Amino acid sequence: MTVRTRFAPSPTGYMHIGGMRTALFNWLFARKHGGQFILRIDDTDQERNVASALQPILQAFRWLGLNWDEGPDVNGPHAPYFQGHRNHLYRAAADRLIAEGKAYRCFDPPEQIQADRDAATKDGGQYLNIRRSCDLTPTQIEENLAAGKPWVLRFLIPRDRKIELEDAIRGHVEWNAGLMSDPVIMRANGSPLYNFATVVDDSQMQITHVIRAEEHLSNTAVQILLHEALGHVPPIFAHIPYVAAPGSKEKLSKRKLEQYRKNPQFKILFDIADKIFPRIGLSNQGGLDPVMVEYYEKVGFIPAGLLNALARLGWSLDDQTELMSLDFITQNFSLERVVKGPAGFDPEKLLSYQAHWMNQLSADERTAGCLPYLQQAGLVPQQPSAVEHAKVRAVVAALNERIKIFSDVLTYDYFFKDVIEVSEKDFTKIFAKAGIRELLTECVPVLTNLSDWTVVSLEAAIKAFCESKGVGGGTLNQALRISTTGSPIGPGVFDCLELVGKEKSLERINAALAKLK
RNA sequence: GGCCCGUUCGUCUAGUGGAAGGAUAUCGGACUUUCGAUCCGAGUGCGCGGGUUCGAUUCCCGCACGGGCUGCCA
Repeated sequence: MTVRTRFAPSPTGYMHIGGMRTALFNWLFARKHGGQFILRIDDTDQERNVASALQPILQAFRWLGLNWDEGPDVNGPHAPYFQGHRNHLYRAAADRLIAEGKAYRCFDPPEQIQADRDAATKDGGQYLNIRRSCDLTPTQIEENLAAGKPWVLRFLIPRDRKIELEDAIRGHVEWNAGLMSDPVIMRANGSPLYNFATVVDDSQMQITHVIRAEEHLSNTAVQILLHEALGHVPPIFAHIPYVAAPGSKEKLSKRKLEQYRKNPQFKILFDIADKIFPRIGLSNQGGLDPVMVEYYEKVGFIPAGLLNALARLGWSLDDQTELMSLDFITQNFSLERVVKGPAGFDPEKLLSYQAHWMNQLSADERTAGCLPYLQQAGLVPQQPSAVEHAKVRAVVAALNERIKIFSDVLTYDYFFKDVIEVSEKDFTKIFAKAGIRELLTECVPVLTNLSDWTVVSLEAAIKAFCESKGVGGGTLNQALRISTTGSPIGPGVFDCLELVGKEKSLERINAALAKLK
Protein backbone atom coordinates (compact mmCIF):
# COMPACT_ATOMS: atom_id res chain seq x y z
CA MET A 1 0.00 0.00 0.00
CA THR A 2 1.33 3.40 -0.95
CA VAL A 3 1.84 5.73 1.94
CA ARG A 4 -0.31 8.82 1.68
CA THR A 5 -0.13 11.68 4.16
CA ARG A 6 -1.82 15.03 4.18
CA PHE A 7 -1.70 18.44 5.71
CA ALA A 8 -4.95 20.34 5.96
CA PRO A 9 -4.41 24.03 6.69
CA SER A 10 -7.14 26.58 7.14
CA PRO A 11 -6.73 29.57 4.86
CA THR A 12 -5.81 31.99 7.63
CA GLY A 13 -3.63 34.32 5.62
CA TYR A 14 -0.34 33.15 7.07
CA MET A 15 1.57 29.94 7.71
CA HIS A 16 2.14 29.14 11.38
CA ILE A 17 5.64 27.90 12.15
CA GLY A 18 4.24 25.07 14.28
CA GLY A 19 1.90 24.04 11.48
CA MET A 20 4.85 24.09 9.14
CA ARG A 21 6.60 21.59 11.36
CA THR A 22 3.55 19.32 11.27
CA ALA A 23 3.43 19.64 7.50
CA LEU A 24 7.13 18.86 7.28
CA PHE A 25 6.73 15.65 9.25
CA ASN A 26 3.93 14.58 6.92
CA TRP A 27 5.99 15.45 3.88
CA LEU A 28 9.05 13.63 5.24
CA PHE A 29 7.11 10.49 6.04
CA ALA A 30 5.53 10.37 2.61
CA ARG A 31 8.82 10.99 0.82
CA LYS A 32 10.73 8.53 2.95
CA HIS A 33 8.29 5.80 1.99
CA GLY A 34 7.99 6.79 -1.63
CA GLY A 35 4.41 7.87 -1.06
CA GLN A 36 2.34 10.95 -1.71
CA PHE A 37 1.84 14.13 0.23
CA ILE A 38 -1.51 15.85 -0.15
CA LEU A 39 -2.48 19.40 0.63
CA ARG A 40 -6.13 19.81 1.48
CA ILE A 41 -7.67 23.13 2.32
CA ASP A 42 -9.85 23.23 5.38
CA ASP A 43 -12.19 26.04 4.52
CA THR A 44 -15.38 24.65 6.01
CA ASP A 45 -15.75 27.53 8.41
CA GLN A 46 -14.49 30.34 6.24
CA GLU A 47 -16.41 33.27 4.97
CA ARG A 48 -13.35 35.18 3.90
CA ASN A 49 -11.51 35.21 0.62
CA VAL A 50 -10.03 31.75 0.52
CA ALA A 51 -7.81 32.30 -2.51
CA SER A 52 -5.89 35.24 -1.11
CA ALA A 53 -5.74 33.82 2.39
CA LEU A 54 -4.21 30.69 0.93
CA GLN A 55 -1.38 32.29 -1.01
CA PRO A 56 0.99 32.87 1.92
CA ILE A 57 0.53 29.25 2.93
CA LEU A 58 1.35 27.88 -0.50
CA GLN A 59 4.25 30.28 -0.75
CA ALA A 60 5.70 28.94 2.52
CA PHE A 61 5.67 25.43 1.09
CA ARG A 62 7.22 26.58 -2.15
CA TRP A 63 9.91 28.57 -0.41
CA LEU A 64 10.92 25.60 1.71
CA GLY A 65 10.79 23.28 -1.27
CA LEU A 66 8.07 21.04 0.13
CA ASN A 67 6.10 20.05 -2.92
CA TRP A 68 2.69 18.44 -2.79
CA ASP A 69 1.50 15.68 -5.08
CA GLU A 70 -2.16 16.57 -4.88
CA GLY A 71 -3.85 19.75 -3.81
CA PRO A 72 -4.33 23.36 -4.90
CA ASP A 73 -2.85 24.20 -8.30
CA VAL A 74 -1.79 20.62 -9.04
CA ASN A 75 -5.11 18.87 -8.39
CA GLY A 76 -5.20 15.09 -8.58
CA PRO A 77 -7.49 12.06 -8.67
CA HIS A 78 -9.35 12.98 -5.49
CA ALA A 79 -10.25 16.54 -6.40
CA PRO A 80 -11.52 18.92 -5.33
CA TYR A 81 -9.01 19.65 -2.58
CA PHE A 82 -11.00 22.43 -1.01
CA GLN A 83 -13.39 21.16 1.62
CA GLY A 84 -15.74 23.95 0.72
CA HIS A 85 -16.25 22.22 -2.62
CA ARG A 86 -16.74 18.74 -1.30
CA ASN A 87 -20.17 19.11 0.21
CA HIS A 88 -21.69 16.40 -1.92
CA LEU A 89 -19.36 13.87 -0.32
CA TYR A 90 -20.22 14.93 3.22
CA ARG A 91 -23.89 14.97 2.36
CA ALA A 92 -23.76 11.44 0.99
CA ALA A 93 -21.91 10.16 4.04
CA ALA A 94 -24.37 11.93 6.32
CA ASP A 95 -27.32 10.41 4.50
CA ARG A 96 -25.87 6.97 4.95
CA LEU A 97 -25.41 7.49 8.66
CA ILE A 98 -28.98 8.74 9.01
CA ALA A 99 -30.36 5.85 6.99
CA GLU A 100 -28.47 3.37 9.12
CA GLY A 101 -29.55 5.01 12.36
CA LYS A 102 -26.00 6.00 13.22
CA ALA A 103 -26.69 9.72 13.22
CA TYR A 104 -29.79 11.70 14.10
CA ARG A 105 -31.28 15.05 13.35
CA CYS A 106 -31.24 16.95 16.61
CA PHE A 107 -34.03 19.51 16.81
CA ASP A 108 -33.07 20.78 20.26
CA PRO A 109 -32.19 24.46 19.99
CA PRO A 110 -28.71 25.47 21.22
CA GLU A 111 -30.24 27.05 24.33
CA GLN A 112 -31.84 23.74 25.23
CA ILE A 113 -28.52 21.92 24.85
CA GLN A 114 -26.81 24.53 26.97
CA ALA A 115 -29.45 24.22 29.67
CA ASP A 116 -29.02 20.44 29.67
CA ARG A 117 -25.30 20.85 30.00
CA ASP A 118 -25.60 23.34 32.85
CA ALA A 119 -28.04 21.14 34.70
CA ALA A 120 -25.82 18.10 34.34
CA THR A 121 -22.58 19.77 35.34
CA LYS A 122 -24.00 21.94 38.11
CA ASP A 123 -23.27 19.31 40.73
CA GLY A 124 -20.09 18.16 39.08
CA GLY A 125 -21.91 15.62 36.96
CA GLN A 126 -21.05 14.39 33.51
CA TYR A 127 -23.03 15.80 30.60
CA LEU A 128 -24.38 13.45 27.99
CA ASN A 129 -26.93 14.27 25.30
CA ILE A 130 -30.50 13.66 26.32
CA ARG A 131 -31.31 12.60 22.76
CA ARG A 132 -34.89 13.81 22.82
CA SER A 133 -34.93 13.86 19.04
CA CYS A 134 -34.19 10.14 18.97
CA ASP A 135 -37.62 9.56 20.48
CA LEU A 136 -39.36 11.27 17.59
CA THR A 137 -41.38 9.08 15.28
CA PRO A 138 -40.61 9.18 11.55
CA THR A 139 -43.83 11.12 11.11
CA GLN A 140 -42.87 13.71 13.68
CA ILE A 141 -39.49 14.11 12.05
CA GLU A 142 -41.18 14.64 8.66
CA GLU A 143 -43.45 17.22 10.22
CA ASN A 144 -40.53 19.05 11.78
CA LEU A 145 -38.68 19.07 8.49
CA ALA A 146 -41.74 20.21 6.58
CA ALA A 147 -42.24 22.99 9.11
CA GLY A 148 -38.65 24.09 8.52
CA LYS A 149 -37.69 23.51 12.10
CA PRO A 150 -33.90 23.97 12.40
CA TRP A 151 -31.78 20.96 13.20
CA VAL A 152 -28.20 19.77 13.31
CA LEU A 153 -26.93 16.33 12.57
CA ARG A 154 -25.46 14.52 15.55
CA PHE A 155 -23.46 11.35 15.49
CA LEU A 156 -24.98 8.73 17.78
CA ILE A 157 -22.13 7.69 20.05
CA PRO A 158 -22.31 3.98 20.87
CA ARG A 159 -22.10 4.41 24.61
CA ASP A 160 -21.26 0.82 25.35
CA ARG A 161 -18.03 1.00 23.43
CA LYS A 162 -14.44 1.19 24.47
CA ILE A 163 -12.30 2.88 21.84
CA GLU A 164 -8.75 1.72 21.43
CA LEU A 165 -6.01 3.42 19.49
CA GLU A 166 -2.50 2.29 18.73
CA ASP A 167 -0.91 5.63 18.11
CA ALA A 168 2.35 5.43 16.15
CA ILE A 169 3.97 7.81 18.59
CA ARG A 170 2.05 7.57 21.84
CA GLY A 171 1.34 3.87 21.88
CA HIS A 172 -1.86 2.49 23.30
CA VAL A 173 -4.55 5.02 24.20
CA GLU A 174 -8.14 4.22 25.07
CA TRP A 175 -11.40 5.98 25.83
CA ASN A 176 -14.73 5.05 27.25
CA ALA A 177 -17.39 6.07 24.73
CA GLY A 178 -19.92 6.19 27.54
CA LEU A 179 -18.37 9.47 28.61
CA MET A 180 -18.62 11.16 25.22
CA SER A 181 -21.43 13.40 24.08
CA ASP A 182 -22.89 13.12 20.59
CA PRO A 183 -20.91 15.47 18.40
CA VAL A 184 -22.57 17.67 15.81
CA ILE A 185 -21.22 16.53 12.47
CA MET A 186 -23.22 18.83 10.23
CA ARG A 187 -24.53 22.32 10.78
CA ALA A 188 -28.04 23.54 10.18
CA ASN A 189 -26.85 24.98 6.87
CA GLY A 190 -25.53 21.63 5.74
CA SER A 191 -21.82 22.38 6.15
CA PRO A 192 -19.79 19.67 7.85
CA LEU A 193 -17.82 20.04 11.05
CA TYR A 194 -14.16 19.30 11.28
CA ASN A 195 -14.36 15.83 12.81
CA PHE A 196 -16.74 14.69 10.13
CA ALA A 197 -15.17 16.33 7.11
CA THR A 198 -11.76 15.07 8.04
CA VAL A 199 -12.98 11.49 8.35
CA VAL A 200 -14.80 11.58 5.04
CA ASP A 201 -11.86 13.20 3.30
CA ASP A 202 -9.12 11.09 4.83
CA SER A 203 -10.97 8.02 3.70
CA GLN A 204 -11.91 9.26 0.25
CA MET A 205 -8.39 10.51 -0.34
CA GLN A 206 -7.01 7.20 0.87
CA ILE A 207 -4.83 8.74 3.51
CA THR A 208 -2.85 5.99 5.20
CA HIS A 209 -1.15 7.97 7.96
CA VAL A 210 -2.64 10.92 9.80
CA ILE A 211 0.28 12.78 11.33
CA ARG A 212 -0.93 15.78 13.25
CA ALA A 213 -0.43 17.79 16.41
CA GLU A 214 -1.40 16.27 19.72
CA GLU A 215 -4.26 18.66 20.29
CA HIS A 216 -6.15 16.33 17.98
CA LEU A 217 -5.55 13.25 20.07
CA SER A 218 -8.88 13.51 21.86
CA ASN A 219 -10.69 14.06 18.57
CA THR A 220 -9.35 10.76 17.40
CA ALA A 221 -11.85 8.87 19.54
CA VAL A 222 -14.77 10.37 17.64
CA GLN A 223 -12.99 9.98 14.35
CA ILE A 224 -12.33 6.29 14.88
CA LEU A 225 -15.98 5.78 15.68
CA LEU A 226 -17.01 7.70 12.58
CA HIS A 227 -14.65 5.70 10.38
CA GLU A 228 -16.13 2.51 11.71
CA ALA A 229 -19.68 3.73 11.28
CA LEU A 230 -18.93 4.54 7.66
CA GLY A 231 -17.31 1.18 7.12
CA HIS A 232 -13.78 2.50 6.71
CA VAL A 233 -10.60 1.01 8.00
CA PRO A 234 -9.21 3.93 10.02
CA PRO A 235 -5.80 5.29 8.99
CA ILE A 236 -2.78 4.99 11.23
CA PHE A 237 -2.63 7.94 13.61
CA ALA A 238 0.54 9.62 14.83
CA HIS A 239 0.20 12.49 17.26
CA ILE A 240 3.26 14.67 17.42
CA PRO A 241 3.91 17.06 20.31
CA TYR A 242 2.93 20.66 19.98
CA VAL A 243 5.51 23.40 19.47
CA ALA A 244 5.94 25.54 22.57
CA ALA A 245 7.02 29.15 22.92
CA PRO A 246 10.78 29.58 23.54
CA GLY A 247 11.79 28.62 27.04
CA SER A 248 8.33 27.42 28.01
CA LYS A 249 6.00 24.50 27.72
CA GLU A 250 3.16 26.68 26.54
CA LYS A 251 1.88 26.19 23.09
CA LEU A 252 3.22 28.69 20.59
CA SER A 253 0.35 31.00 19.76
CA LYS A 254 -0.04 33.98 17.54
CA ARG A 255 -2.27 35.53 20.16
CA LYS A 256 0.61 35.87 22.62
CA LEU A 257 2.87 37.94 20.43
CA GLU A 258 3.12 40.90 22.78
CA GLN A 259 4.20 38.58 25.53
CA TYR A 260 6.83 37.02 23.25
CA ARG A 261 8.45 40.36 22.63
CA LYS A 262 9.62 40.28 26.23
CA ASN A 263 10.75 36.68 26.02
CA PRO A 264 14.57 36.88 26.09
CA GLN A 265 15.04 34.12 23.53
CA PHE A 266 12.28 35.22 21.22
CA LYS A 267 13.53 38.78 21.46
CA ILE A 268 16.45 37.95 19.17
CA LEU A 269 14.01 37.45 16.33
CA PHE A 270 11.92 40.52 17.08
CA ASP A 271 15.12 42.56 17.19
CA ILE A 272 16.10 41.34 13.75
CA ALA A 273 12.72 42.41 12.44
CA ASP A 274 12.93 45.80 14.13
CA LYS A 275 16.34 46.35 12.60
CA ILE A 276 15.70 45.05 9.10
CA PHE A 277 12.13 45.77 8.12
CA PRO A 278 12.29 49.56 8.27
CA ARG A 279 15.41 49.48 6.10
CA ILE A 280 13.81 47.43 3.37
CA GLY A 281 10.71 49.53 3.30
CA LEU A 282 8.34 47.35 5.29
CA SER A 283 6.50 49.53 7.73
CA ASN A 284 4.86 48.04 10.78
CA GLN A 285 7.09 45.00 10.15
CA GLY A 286 5.00 44.27 7.10
CA GLY A 287 2.51 42.53 9.36
CA LEU A 288 5.08 39.82 9.89
CA ASP A 289 6.17 38.18 13.12
CA PRO A 290 8.31 35.17 14.07
CA VAL A 291 5.30 32.89 14.46
CA MET A 292 4.82 33.11 10.72
CA VAL A 293 6.96 31.27 8.19
CA GLU A 294 6.94 34.31 5.90
CA TYR A 295 8.88 36.26 8.48
CA TYR A 296 11.89 33.98 8.05
CA GLU A 297 11.83 34.27 4.30
CA LYS A 298 11.58 38.06 4.46
CA VAL A 299 14.48 38.63 6.86
CA GLY A 300 16.74 36.39 4.82
CA PHE A 301 16.82 32.95 6.35
CA ILE A 302 17.50 30.10 3.96
CA PRO A 303 15.25 27.04 3.75
CA ALA A 304 17.95 24.58 4.81
CA GLY A 305 18.38 26.36 8.14
CA LEU A 306 14.70 26.54 9.00
CA LEU A 307 14.08 23.02 7.78
CA ASN A 308 16.90 21.62 9.89
CA ALA A 309 15.57 23.43 12.95
CA LEU A 310 11.98 22.35 12.39
CA ALA A 311 12.97 18.74 11.82
CA ARG A 312 14.88 18.67 15.09
CA LEU A 313 11.90 20.07 16.96
CA GLY A 314 10.56 16.86 18.40
CA TRP A 315 12.60 14.47 16.33
CA SER A 316 16.15 13.24 16.48
CA LEU A 317 18.18 10.69 14.58
CA ASP A 318 20.51 9.67 17.39
CA ASP A 319 22.58 11.15 20.17
CA GLN A 320 24.99 13.00 17.87
CA THR A 321 23.64 14.13 14.55
CA GLU A 322 22.42 17.71 14.52
CA LEU A 323 23.22 19.14 11.11
CA MET A 324 21.09 17.53 8.47
CA SER A 325 20.05 18.42 4.97
CA LEU A 326 16.50 17.84 3.83
CA ASP A 327 17.63 14.89 1.73
CA PHE A 328 19.40 13.34 4.67
CA ILE A 329 16.44 13.88 6.97
CA THR A 330 14.12 12.40 4.39
CA GLN A 331 16.19 9.25 4.17
CA ASN A 332 16.33 8.87 7.92
CA PHE A 333 12.99 10.10 9.17
CA SER A 334 10.87 7.81 11.29
CA LEU A 335 7.87 8.25 13.53
CA GLU A 336 9.42 6.00 16.16
CA ARG A 337 11.96 8.68 16.93
CA VAL A 338 9.50 11.49 17.41
CA VAL A 339 9.54 12.55 21.06
CA LYS A 340 6.38 12.73 23.15
CA GLY A 341 7.01 15.89 25.12
CA PRO A 342 6.32 19.36 23.79
CA ALA A 343 9.22 20.95 21.95
CA GLY A 344 10.08 24.56 22.69
CA PHE A 345 10.89 26.56 19.62
CA ASP A 346 14.47 27.75 20.05
CA PRO A 347 15.55 30.83 18.08
CA GLU A 348 19.17 30.48 19.21
CA LYS A 349 19.38 26.98 17.89
CA LEU A 350 17.64 28.01 14.70
CA LEU A 351 20.25 30.72 14.20
CA SER A 352 23.06 28.23 14.65
CA TYR A 353 21.57 25.84 12.07
CA GLN A 354 21.04 28.80 9.83
CA ALA A 355 24.69 29.87 10.17
CA HIS A 356 25.88 26.41 9.28
CA TRP A 357 23.79 26.10 6.14
CA MET A 358 24.48 29.65 5.07
CA ASN A 359 28.18 28.77 5.08
CA GLN A 360 27.54 25.88 2.75
CA LEU A 361 26.33 28.28 0.09
CA SER A 362 28.68 29.38 -2.66
CA ALA A 363 29.77 33.01 -2.91
CA ASP A 364 27.45 33.47 -5.85
CA GLU A 365 24.49 32.10 -3.96
CA ARG A 366 25.19 34.31 -1.00
CA THR A 367 25.63 37.29 -3.23
CA ALA A 368 22.32 36.58 -4.90
CA GLY A 369 20.67 36.33 -1.50
CA CYS A 370 22.19 39.52 -0.09
CA LEU A 371 21.75 41.69 -3.16
CA PRO A 372 18.00 42.26 -2.77
CA TYR A 373 18.52 43.65 0.74
CA LEU A 374 21.08 46.13 -0.49
CA GLN A 375 18.76 47.12 -3.30
CA GLN A 376 15.71 47.50 -1.09
CA ALA A 377 17.77 49.60 1.31
CA GLY A 378 18.74 51.84 -1.59
CA LEU A 379 22.44 51.04 -1.33
CA VAL A 380 22.71 49.34 -4.69
CA PRO A 381 20.66 50.19 -7.79
CA GLN A 382 17.89 47.91 -8.98
CA GLN A 383 19.88 47.29 -12.14
CA PRO A 384 23.45 47.07 -10.86
CA SER A 385 26.31 47.48 -13.30
CA ALA A 386 28.91 44.75 -13.60
CA VAL A 387 31.20 46.78 -11.37
CA GLU A 388 28.52 47.26 -8.74
CA HIS A 389 27.65 43.61 -8.82
CA ALA A 390 31.31 42.65 -8.44
CA LYS A 391 31.56 44.97 -5.47
CA VAL A 392 28.66 43.25 -3.75
CA ARG A 393 30.22 39.91 -4.42
CA ALA A 394 33.56 41.05 -3.02
CA VAL A 395 31.95 42.42 0.12
CA VAL A 396 29.94 39.26 0.67
CA ALA A 397 33.07 37.17 0.19
CA ALA A 398 35.03 39.29 2.68
CA LEU A 399 32.18 39.13 5.19
CA ASN A 400 32.27 35.38 4.93
CA GLU A 401 30.83 33.71 8.02
CA ARG A 402 29.73 36.99 9.50
CA ILE A 403 26.62 36.69 7.40
CA LYS A 404 24.17 34.38 9.13
CA ILE A 405 21.06 35.60 7.41
CA PHE A 406 21.07 37.50 4.14
CA SER A 407 19.93 40.75 5.69
CA ASP A 408 23.02 40.77 7.92
CA VAL A 409 24.76 42.39 4.99
CA LEU A 410 23.02 45.63 5.98
CA THR A 411 25.09 45.73 9.17
CA TYR A 412 28.06 46.44 6.92
CA ASP A 413 26.45 49.14 4.85
CA TYR A 414 29.56 51.32 5.20
CA PHE A 415 30.93 49.64 2.11
CA PHE A 416 28.13 51.12 0.07
CA LYS A 417 27.49 54.48 1.63
CA ASP A 418 29.00 57.82 0.68
CA VAL A 419 28.75 59.14 4.20
CA ILE A 420 29.32 56.72 7.03
CA GLU A 421 27.92 56.80 10.51
CA VAL A 422 30.68 56.69 13.09
CA SER A 423 30.31 54.91 16.37
CA GLU A 424 31.38 57.78 18.62
CA LYS A 425 31.98 55.59 21.60
CA ASP A 426 34.44 53.38 19.76
CA PHE A 427 35.99 56.32 17.93
CA THR A 428 36.76 58.12 21.18
CA LYS A 429 38.09 55.00 22.80
CA ILE A 430 40.41 54.10 19.97
CA PHE A 431 41.88 57.57 19.53
CA ALA A 432 42.29 58.02 23.25
CA LYS A 433 45.43 55.94 22.94
CA ALA A 434 48.50 58.19 23.05
CA GLY A 435 50.20 58.86 19.75
CA ILE A 436 47.59 57.22 17.57
CA ARG A 437 46.39 60.42 15.99
CA GLU A 438 49.95 61.43 15.05
CA LEU A 439 50.70 57.99 13.71
CA LEU A 440 47.63 58.01 11.52
CA THR A 441 48.50 61.48 10.26
CA GLU A 442 51.95 60.34 9.21
CA CYS A 443 50.48 57.25 7.61
CA VAL A 444 48.40 59.27 5.18
CA PRO A 445 51.22 60.03 2.72
CA VAL A 446 52.22 56.38 2.75
CA LEU A 447 48.72 55.38 1.73
CA THR A 448 48.49 58.20 -0.76
CA ASN A 449 51.62 56.99 -2.50
CA LEU A 450 50.51 53.39 -2.57
CA SER A 451 49.70 52.55 -6.17
CA ASP A 452 48.55 48.99 -5.68
CA TRP A 453 45.47 49.27 -3.40
CA THR A 454 45.07 45.62 -2.52
CA VAL A 455 44.94 43.65 0.69
CA VAL A 456 48.45 42.31 0.20
CA SER A 457 50.05 45.66 -0.59
CA LEU A 458 48.11 47.48 2.10
CA GLU A 459 49.13 45.03 4.74
CA ALA A 460 52.78 45.13 3.70
CA ALA A 461 52.84 48.91 3.52
CA ILE A 462 51.16 49.53 6.84
CA LYS A 463 53.18 46.95 8.68
CA ALA A 464 56.38 48.38 7.26
CA PHE A 465 55.27 51.86 8.21
CA CYS A 466 54.49 50.85 11.79
CA GLU A 467 57.79 49.10 12.15
CA SER A 468 59.63 52.10 10.82
CA LYS A 469 57.99 54.07 13.59
CA GLY A 470 59.04 51.48 16.12
CA VAL A 471 55.54 50.28 16.98
CA GLY A 472 53.88 46.90 16.47
CA GLY A 473 52.46 46.02 13.08
CA GLY A 474 48.89 46.09 14.31
CA THR A 475 49.03 49.36 16.19
CA LEU A 476 47.18 51.37 13.59
CA ASN A 477 44.62 48.82 12.62
CA GLN A 478 41.83 49.87 14.93
CA ALA A 479 42.27 53.52 14.04
CA LEU A 480 42.18 52.71 10.35
CA ARG A 481 39.11 50.59 10.80
CA ILE A 482 37.07 53.11 12.75
CA SER A 483 38.11 55.93 10.45
CA THR A 484 37.21 54.20 7.23
CA THR A 485 34.16 52.19 8.29
CA GLY A 486 32.90 53.93 11.40
CA SER A 487 32.35 50.57 12.99
CA PRO A 488 34.42 48.39 15.30
CA ILE A 489 33.30 45.21 13.60
CA GLY A 490 33.76 43.82 10.13
CA PRO A 491 36.16 41.86 7.97
CA GLY A 492 39.93 42.18 8.33
CA VAL A 493 40.99 45.82 8.24
CA PHE A 494 42.96 45.47 4.99
CA ASP A 495 39.94 43.91 3.34
CA CYS A 496 37.95 46.89 4.55
CA LEU A 497 40.42 49.34 3.08
CA GLU A 498 40.48 47.61 -0.26
CA LEU A 499 36.70 47.40 -0.43
CA VAL A 500 36.15 51.00 0.61
CA GLY A 501 38.63 52.01 -2.07
CA LYS A 502 41.64 54.28 -2.05
CA GLU A 503 39.94 57.57 -2.69
CA LYS A 504 37.16 57.06 -0.16
CA SER A 505 39.49 55.61 2.45
CA LEU A 506 41.77 58.60 2.37
CA GLU A 507 38.84 60.93 2.38
CA ARG A 508 37.42 59.26 5.48
CA ILE A 509 40.78 59.15 7.26
CA ASN A 510 41.26 62.85 6.65
CA ALA A 511 37.77 63.53 7.92
CA ALA A 512 38.52 61.58 11.07
CA LEU A 513 41.75 63.48 11.61
CA ALA A 514 39.97 66.76 11.05
CA LYS A 515 37.45 65.80 13.67
CA LEU A 516 40.19 65.15 16.20
CA LYS A 517 41.61 68.66 16.02
C1' G B 1 -15.46 19.36 36.96
C1' G B 2 -14.70 14.71 33.63
C1' C B 3 -11.51 12.21 30.14
C1' C B 4 -6.78 11.95 27.45
C1' C B 5 -1.45 13.22 26.62
C1' G B 6 3.19 14.95 28.44
C1' U B 7 7.60 16.27 32.19
C1' U B 8 16.22 14.58 31.26
C1' C B 9 21.34 20.78 31.46
C1' G B 10 18.50 27.86 30.29
C1' U B 11 16.95 25.47 25.37
C1' C B 12 16.75 21.15 21.62
C1' U B 13 17.69 16.20 22.57
C1' A B 14 20.37 10.81 23.51
C1' G B 15 20.08 7.07 26.98
C1' U B 16 19.93 3.31 30.96
C1' G B 17 17.39 -0.94 37.00
C1' G B 18 24.14 0.08 38.82
C1' A B 19 28.74 6.62 38.32
C1' A B 20 23.46 10.76 32.49
C1' G B 21 26.09 11.66 26.23
C1' G B 22 25.77 15.39 22.17
C1' A B 23 24.25 20.21 20.34
C1' U B 24 23.06 25.21 21.35
C1' A B 25 23.30 29.18 24.64
C1' U B 26 26.42 31.05 28.81
C1' C B 27 31.27 31.80 30.95
C1' G B 28 36.76 31.55 30.37
C1' G B 29 41.01 31.37 27.15
C1' A B 30 43.42 31.71 22.23
C1' C B 31 43.84 34.10 17.42
C1' U B 32 49.90 39.69 19.35
C1' U B 33 43.82 43.13 13.07
C1' U B 34 38.68 44.31 15.22
C1' C B 35 34.22 41.34 15.79
C1' G B 36 28.19 39.69 17.10
C1' A B 37 33.73 35.65 12.89
C1' U B 38 36.90 31.24 14.00
C1' C B 39 39.42 27.69 17.38
C1' C B 40 40.03 25.54 22.36
C1' G B 41 38.27 24.75 27.39
C1' A B 42 34.73 24.84 31.61
C1' G B 43 30.22 24.73 34.39
C1' U B 44 25.17 23.48 34.25
C1' G B 45 20.11 18.51 34.25
C1' C B 46 16.65 13.41 35.27
C1' G B 47 9.47 18.26 38.49
C1' C B 48 7.83 16.67 43.75
C1' G B 49 6.29 12.72 47.27
C1' G B 50 5.60 7.69 48.22
C1' G B 51 6.33 2.46 46.82
C1' U B 52 8.96 -2.02 44.48
C1' U B 53 14.38 -3.14 44.67
C1' C B 54 20.72 -4.46 47.31
C1' G B 55 20.17 -0.17 44.13
C1' A B 56 15.49 4.14 40.33
C1' U B 57 16.37 9.25 36.17
C1' U B 58 14.68 4.41 34.28
C1' C B 59 9.17 0.23 36.92
C1' C B 60 4.31 1.34 39.88
C1' C B 61 1.01 4.89 42.54
C1' G B 62 -0.18 9.82 43.96
C1' C B 63 0.68 15.09 43.44
C1' A B 64 2.25 19.43 40.95
C1' C B 65 2.95 21.76 36.49
C1' G B 66 2.08 22.19 31.07
C1' G B 67 -1.14 20.86 26.97
C1' G B 68 -5.61 19.04 24.66
C1' C B 69 -10.74 17.44 24.19
C1' U B 70 -15.30 18.07 26.64
C1' G B 71 -18.21 23.74 20.78
C1' C B 72 -23.38 24.40 15.32
C1' C B 73 -13.85 26.10 15.99
C1' A B 74 -10.01 23.63 13.50
